[in-house]
Amino acid sequence: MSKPVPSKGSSQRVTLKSVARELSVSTASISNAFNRPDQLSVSLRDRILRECSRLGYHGPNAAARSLRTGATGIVGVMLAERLSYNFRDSCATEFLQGVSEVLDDARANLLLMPGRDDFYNHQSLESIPDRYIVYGPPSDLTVLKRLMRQQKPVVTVDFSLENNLSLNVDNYGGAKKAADHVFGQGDGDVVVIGLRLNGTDQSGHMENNSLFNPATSISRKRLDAYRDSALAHGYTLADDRVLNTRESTWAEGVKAARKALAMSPRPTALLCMSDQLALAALSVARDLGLNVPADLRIVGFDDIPEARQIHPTLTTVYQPSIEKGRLAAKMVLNPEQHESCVLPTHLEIRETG
Amino acid sequence: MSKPVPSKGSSQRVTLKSVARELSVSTASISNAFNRPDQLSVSLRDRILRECSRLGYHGPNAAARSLRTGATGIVGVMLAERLSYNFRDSCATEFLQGVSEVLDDARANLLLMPGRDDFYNHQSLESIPDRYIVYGPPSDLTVLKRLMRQQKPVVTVDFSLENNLSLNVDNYGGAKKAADHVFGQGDGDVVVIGLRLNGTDQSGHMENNSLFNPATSISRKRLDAYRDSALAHGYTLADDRVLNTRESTWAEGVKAARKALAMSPRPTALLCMSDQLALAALSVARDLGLNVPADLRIVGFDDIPEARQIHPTLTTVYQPSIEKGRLAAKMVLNPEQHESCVLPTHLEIRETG
DNA sequence: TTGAAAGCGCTACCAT
DNA sequence: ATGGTAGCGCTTTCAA
Repeated sequence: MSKPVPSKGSSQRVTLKSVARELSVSTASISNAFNRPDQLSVSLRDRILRECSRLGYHGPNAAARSLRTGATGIVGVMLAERLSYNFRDSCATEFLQGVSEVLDDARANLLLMPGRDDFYNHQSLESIPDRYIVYGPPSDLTVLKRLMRQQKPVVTVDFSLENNLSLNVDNYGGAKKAADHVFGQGDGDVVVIGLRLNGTDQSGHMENNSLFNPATSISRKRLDAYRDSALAHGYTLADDRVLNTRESTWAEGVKAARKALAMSPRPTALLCMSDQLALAALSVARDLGLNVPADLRIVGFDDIPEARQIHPTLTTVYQPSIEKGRLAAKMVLNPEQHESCVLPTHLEIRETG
Repeated sequence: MSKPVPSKGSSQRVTLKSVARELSVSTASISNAFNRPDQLSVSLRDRILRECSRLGYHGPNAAARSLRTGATGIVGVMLAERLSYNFRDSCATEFLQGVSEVLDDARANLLLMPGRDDFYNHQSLESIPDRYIVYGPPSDLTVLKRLMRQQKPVVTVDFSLENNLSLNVDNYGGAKKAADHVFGQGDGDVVVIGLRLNGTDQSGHMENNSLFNPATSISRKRLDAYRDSALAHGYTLADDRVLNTRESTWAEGVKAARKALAMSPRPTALLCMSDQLALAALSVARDLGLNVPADLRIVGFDDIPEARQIHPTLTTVYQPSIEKGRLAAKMVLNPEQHESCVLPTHLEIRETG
């Protein structure tokens, strides 16, 4: 498909070889002109570059070069799920914004890859990028394995892998502060609206990698913090007061919030694992005629821009999404100069709680 | 860099050739097992696929395959400018969301490419994708030329190119309705906050392509509509009442709005070429103690989500950004079944005007 | 139904 | 300083 139709006459495909012939120099010199300036005289190089530009040769074909050297200048961002989700979720979008700022400066390009094996119909696309940012545990662990086999620099974000650079935020600490804030006001009737508490599809699990399991997922850490806080304040968080959602979306949030607010006794506070979920809950509460925060307090997580734009403004845990993206990109471009790290989070107390 | 370190013993790179040797079949059979099921017996194919999976061979190396066939399953989205801008602009993000929804379904991948020549240090990255969506006129026309030379399916969005599929929205119509709404209420003191009215960098302009010029840019069409509307209502839009911005960002919007509101006579209405600019203007007006819409009416363009979330809600022209993305992707995946088209826009009258 | 072999465009080694 | 050339991993004719 789209096989370059050998077009009429002159307009043949212009390759390194064809310009070499045209200029009567060796292919090696053309290659060197682009890649190793020190290997030829300034004058020859100048002439080659000028002529190439005139002939419409803008540098070595990326696929061929990649085949030979393994380098393309492309950074792959492996996403946890499908592509489209990441353009709907503010947190992901901010992360990608941070990544792309740094890639822009580095003149690198960005290949977005879904984290699901069945999205690659028998193609080893993973060979294209030079380096990888893995944003959240891929829903399909097979693709992670394929990726690791490439022996290319990898930075994992929001989860960790043995022997790999990782970048996390302080999920436990942030969630703890949020829960302390709620429980500390003598409020024990709390329901948690959790996110992907089931963990990922474990079908293709990483052998020998105990680090990669639900117990270390960001949601699990947040839940642990909620639980610890409850205990510390003399409450308990019963299992039936912890709701789960599959995705941080409006629809999932609405469903969970309805369920939560139909419970009896009706909770007087909602600890939500994302702002998106909290925003949906806020809307449900409003529909139910509940006064927030008087009747119901709502606390989110992430601090997406909407959190401070909505009324009442959302109390939430701030995490530095853009900075996380920037740092992930810097780390993967320069692995030797970085170490795994955990970024701080903090509580933003606003109107909903 | 990151040259696969020949690792200790067993864990050699697994290629088509190596599995062929391992299974004692020809490389052709392996290739056929993945690409042309009809070329071998079901039993052999099954065995090959099973063994490949066991050996960790997940399909042909994308770079090598691309070199041979020209196909990678990657769709390139060439952006007007750098990458990061597109994660900051709601309009762009929604567009990309639409694109990625369709690419997800088609199991295609997404390579994001900046529209600036100097972002490709001598690399012909354009050879990687199979097809292209060009989102807005690239700020560097050289990259467009390189792209066209690939002879691959191309869909241009928000601008047109001779002999190419294009997708536009009705900029003139939408802007006309917005201006009619403003001028129709007897309001002649209007200032326009324009966007990239200078057109793109014309340094590497497309020869013989009169279509590609500022006169057909979306901003120009909107401005024409504003002007025509003014005239139709017995007003004129003087040149000094048309301000320009380089980017649709908060900062640019603030700068322009300050300038606009410092004019005398102070305008009583602002026609903004994007919601982002309008939102910034709204903020400036508020800082100046102006009552919107009593003292100053503000009308935007795009209808991004924030337009209806802010207070007062923003009167603006709706354009179907997500749908535009979806359609662009469908068009490029299936060029024969589509024709260039123009999507409708309409005025959303809200509180600011 | 299967296999042998040419060559996609390029780089890097080795000669000169 | 420049050129010749093998081979990266794969697909695809052609022959068996």
